Amino acid sequence: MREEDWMWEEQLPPPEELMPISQSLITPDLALAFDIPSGPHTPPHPSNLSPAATDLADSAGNSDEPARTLKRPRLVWTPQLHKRFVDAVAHLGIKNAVPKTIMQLMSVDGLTRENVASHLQKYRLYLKRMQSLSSGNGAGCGPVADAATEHLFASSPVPPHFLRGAVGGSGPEHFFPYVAVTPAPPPPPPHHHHPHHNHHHLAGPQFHRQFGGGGVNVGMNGQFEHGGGFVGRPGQVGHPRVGIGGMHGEGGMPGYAAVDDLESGNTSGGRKVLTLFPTGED
DNA sequence: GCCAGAATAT
DNA sequence: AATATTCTGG
Repeated sequence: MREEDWMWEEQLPPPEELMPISQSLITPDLALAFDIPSGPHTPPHPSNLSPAATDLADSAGNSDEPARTLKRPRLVWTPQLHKRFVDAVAHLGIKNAVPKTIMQLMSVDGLTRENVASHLQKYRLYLKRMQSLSSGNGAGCGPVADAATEHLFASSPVPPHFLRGAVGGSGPEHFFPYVAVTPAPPPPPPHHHHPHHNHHHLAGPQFHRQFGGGGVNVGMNGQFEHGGGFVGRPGQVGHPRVGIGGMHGEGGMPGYAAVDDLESGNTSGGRKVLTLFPTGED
């Protein structure tokens, strides 16, 4: 119980309804094992959580501990999440692609600005490297993917126009700032669509814990088509009722049934990490 | 004081 | 290596 072994305590307590779309993405076992099933959306209050979750999270057995100022588990950027991230960035345009906005557009609850910021930082490095790579070469060098060069990032198609340069000069980059920073966004008119972009909806997020040290590990798939994406609502997840209508437990995509115990490089006994994954098509 | 971004730290 | 946290500057 050293580093990250605390659980969500409190974050966004919207007394609104929950839309637990715990699709068949989670193995029943897993779900039951942790309590993800259909409640824990938006972790309401620290003192409100199911005992299961609570004691599961703290091996120390403290429920009345410094409820505030606790650390959240490390976020695991699953390919799905990353895709969402990329989509958001792509649609925002480099200009508006700042952590806060991205976070809002992603609409993944539990995601913090810092999470996104950190990821964004790395993503930018990735882009940068990739640019220099694609620029500098042009002959002789292998096409892409040199193992060590890409891992997660490789799983999502990098948007065509991710320029790194002065964008504000004369070219009003593009797209619409669909960013509404209203704490109380009314009903999100699902019919608003920009005449320029593809559309697919992003579904509601879900939680999942992933254990290290001989634990569970969601299989990462993620490498599919990219179509762009449209993100729904800023602020708070209301009713992510979209997306998931595409591929329910049909033979097409088993989702995350795979429970690989791939523990590479994880020398830290038991670390619990959080994996939020949006259900959506990809 | 908030936020973005780089620099560190774990 | 992947995320997190801290440090700077705006």
